[in-house]
Amino acid sequence: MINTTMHPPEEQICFALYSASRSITGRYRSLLAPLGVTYPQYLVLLILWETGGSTVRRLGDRLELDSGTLSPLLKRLQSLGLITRTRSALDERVVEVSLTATGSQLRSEAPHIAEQICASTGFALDELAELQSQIVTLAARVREFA
Amino acid sequence: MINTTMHPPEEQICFALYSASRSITGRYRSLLAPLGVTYPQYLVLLILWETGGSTVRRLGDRLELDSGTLSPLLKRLQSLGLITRTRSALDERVVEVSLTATGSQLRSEAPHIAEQICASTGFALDELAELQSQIVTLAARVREFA
DNA sequence: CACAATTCTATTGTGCACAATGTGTTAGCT
DNA sequence: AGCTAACACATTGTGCACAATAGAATTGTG
Repeated sequence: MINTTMHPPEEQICFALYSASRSITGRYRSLLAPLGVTYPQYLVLLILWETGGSTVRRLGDRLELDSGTLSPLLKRLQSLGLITRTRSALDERVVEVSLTATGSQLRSEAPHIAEQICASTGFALDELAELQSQIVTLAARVREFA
Repeated sequence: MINTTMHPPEEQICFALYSASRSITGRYRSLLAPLGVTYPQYLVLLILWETGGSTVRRLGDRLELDSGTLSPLLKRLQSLGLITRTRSALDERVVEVSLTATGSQLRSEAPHIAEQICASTGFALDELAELQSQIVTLAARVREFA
């Protein structure tokens, strides 16, 4: 008898991660709708709020996204009036990304979004930290085979 | 002083899930490339290999995907010659999805893919099971606010 | 200094995801 | 039967993701 033990998707941790990620993105969709931005756009804004400015390269390093994803995303943030994109004078290859006044102000309208989601999980903060640590470790090991 | 405690993406469990999901999908991309299917397509095949056949509705229920995602995906599986799609005779609304001979045979060429990924995480099987359980619980609670 | 290799971004093409809408079908109610 | 609501699926439009490619700028090397 051939081994045909193939677990259904619902029993696999890969599907759990895939599904959980989409569930969380959906929750962000609701919470971010008043601000008019998507979750990936919000991630970019988080970095800009922290650093004041960045480059496409550094954004891609931190979010693990390539220019094929970031270029159009940043154009949309620009057309929303939230950021500016300018070629660096020192190195004409790099594009500097900065917040506009509107983009900076948006920070105060977007507080506690992550906190709301964490609260709705019903997990304690230390449980979430432990869970996150394991997920990060898992992802790092999976990525080693790239 | 205004509270401006806004954690960077890398410290948030939401980003960890988002990032881990993409890392795993990337690993599947490599492993599934020889079969010519994507990870979401592979999830559909897993269900069909288990059940022998299904409908768009039931596939969507199990994978939490809507017809806007599944319809074109199933068309691609059909054009690959892996499935057939036929209107049910009893209820003309539903579309029955079945494996072709080629689609069935693909099962034997796709073994141990999940096992390979689980192995590369370095976690023991019981650790993965515990982690999966927590992720599923977390996602379910987040989804309650939809 | 030439010039090859590398770096950084943008573009193209494919395939998800999902909201919103449309179409045909069935079921429920009177 | 007639009519309304609910259902199943498809389509349209927007926005990620990512591979592959291209193009311009910089760096490293002889």
